[in-house]
Parts: sequence; C-alpha cells; structure tokens
Amino acid sequence: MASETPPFHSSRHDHERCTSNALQDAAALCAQRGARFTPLRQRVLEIVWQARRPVGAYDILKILGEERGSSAPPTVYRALEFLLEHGLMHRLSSLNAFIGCSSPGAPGAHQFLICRQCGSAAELNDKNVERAIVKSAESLGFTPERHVVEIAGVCPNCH
Amino acid sequence: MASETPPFHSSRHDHERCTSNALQDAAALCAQRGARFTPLRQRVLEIVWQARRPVGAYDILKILGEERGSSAPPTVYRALEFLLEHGLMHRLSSLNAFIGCSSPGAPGAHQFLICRQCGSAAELNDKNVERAIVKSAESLGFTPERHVVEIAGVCPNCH
DNA sequence: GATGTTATGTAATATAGTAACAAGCTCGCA
DNA sequence: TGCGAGCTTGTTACTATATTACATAACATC
Repeated sequence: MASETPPFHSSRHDHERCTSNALQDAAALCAQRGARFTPLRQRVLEIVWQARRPVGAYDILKILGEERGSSAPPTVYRALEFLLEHGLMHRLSSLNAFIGCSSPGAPGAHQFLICRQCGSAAELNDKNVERAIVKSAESLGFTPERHVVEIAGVCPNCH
Repeated sequence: MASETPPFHSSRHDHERCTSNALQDAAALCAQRGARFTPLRQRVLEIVWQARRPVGAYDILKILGEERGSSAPPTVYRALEFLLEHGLMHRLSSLNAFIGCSSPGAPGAHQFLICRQCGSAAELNDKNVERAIVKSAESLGFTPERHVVEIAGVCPNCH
C-alpha cells in the first residue's frame, strides 16, 4: 500500500509503473476485504489510471467497447460503483469524471486540484482544510458528513 | 444590497419577503452594471428563490412551460448562465442544481452546506476555509482560481 | 425607420446516469 | 459431481442534464 504519488508529477515519471502499483495495491486491498477484483473491474481501474487525468464514464465505455466489441453504460457504472465504494477511485463532481485514488485505504477526506490548462488533477488529504470545513459547519449547528472540495486553477507544470 | 440571509432560517421566516428582496437587489445590481434584467431572467431567479432549496434546470423548465405553454432547455440554461455570470446564483455541482446567491456583489469564494434530510442548502463565505484551501494549493505550486466546496450533512433544523 | 446588437424561440442532438430483467459465473456444500 | 444461493455481467430501454445551430424577435442608436 505504498504507492503514494506526488501531486502533479513531471512527464518523465514512470506512469506505467505507477499504474501497475495502483493495480497491485487494489488487488491486495480487495483480497484483504474479500471483495472480488474481477477482470472487468481491474480493466476499468487500469483505464482510469492510464488516462493520467480525470476520465468520463463514456470515455471508459468507448475503450471497453473497442476492446470487446460491445459494452453498455451499466457495465461501466457498476464497475465504477464498486471502485468508488472501496475507495479505489474518486468522482469529481465538477467534471463528471473519475480519477484513481492515490492512497486507497487511507482514512480522511479528500480534496482535489484540477488544472484548467493540462486537465490533470491531483489529490490532497489536507487536514487543515478538513478542520476548517468541519469547524465552520459545526459553528452553524450543521453536522458535516461528506464533502466535495475541487479547486480549479493552474498546476506547477503549466506555469 | 443588504439582504443577508442567515443559513438555515426557520420555517417561520418570511421567505416571500426574502425572495422579493433578492429580486430587488438583483435588479439594482444589473442596473448598476448596465445588464438587462429581463422578465425571463427575473422569473427564473424568482423560481429559484421560491423553491427554498436547490432546483434543477428541468424543474425550472417545467414551471416555465406550465406558465407559457412551452419552453425548451436553452431558454432556461441561458437565463441561468446570465444569473451565474452576474453572481446572482450558484450552481451546486454535486446536485446539478441551482440556488440563489444570498450575498450578490460581495467578493470572496463561497461554500455550501447541504442537508441530506430536508434538502435545503446554505451559503457560507468562510475566510478560514478559503485561506486553508489557498494555502494548501499554493504550497504545492498550484495557483487556485475557483473552488467548489459542498458539504453534505444534517442541518440544525433537522436534528 | 434602417441597422447592428442582444435576447429568445425551436428543433435536434450530445452527454451522463439508471431501471429492470435475463443470463452467466463462483463457491460452498451435500 | 452436481445443485443452489448469491454475486457479476449482458442487454434493452429509458430518464436526466446540457449544448449546438439556426431562426426570429426585441431593443437601442443613429
């Protein structure tokens, strides 16, 4: 479970290796939980990692379709649902897109940085942001349960 | 521009008045900017305020359709676009829904609390949250421009 | 009142996501 | 080995959300 990826890695980094690490971690996590990491689910996770940026469900569908002759939306959405439930992937609401989780199994909330130039995205796990959010919500008598934090801007590589 | 609404006001609060204040503020702001606050745009903003909770574009479309005999998506989406551009309304990505801005013209970023029980939503303008986000992003060399912060949970009225 | 600009109407289409039911696979257990 | 329960995938149809392209109408200015 040690495949922590730095946000916005340079183009020279070995992304194939990074992807295969993620798949191995996922397999280990599923085994540990008794969840079935079927070929379809593996392939969907792999497609998402290979994309290097958030991918839409229909992009995945298209790739699967080319590989297998045909594929329908539920095939993809069910795989995504599984991967989301097991924390192997995240959904970015502001893009309607999906991205591999870079620290599966780790607790805590997630935030995302999304570059409007290159389209890449990075995952954060910032305790200060989380604390500020919880504090702000609770001061109004609101009990926070989940949060969506997606920050758009320009990444270091695009400067 | 003084129609600041407290988050999660009780059911006894005068929402009609609150709505008409919002419309007046919007009219003033548009006049000041030389933007045309047409009847359609007014009506869309009014519908959104009257709903008391985030509304989908097609809900608005349905209401307009009933009032005018017919209406197509672009009618609604164009009005929404105008209202968003002028900061009179916000879009909640996690719901694909729209909500009136409770402090139009005010600077700064916004965050939202969304109650999963009653479906109502409140707008925040929390400097600490914003600061934490900016700091976290910048520490990674990322330049933040916009952010989506939507916190789901249970509101004080539903406890 | 002719002209350019902005706003709205209309039809078609793209994109995202879900429901319902059938068929196939896996695994434990007799 | 074979049966059955439960999980997984296939398939069809559909709902929900959003955009493109082009036509018409309203408005503003001269």
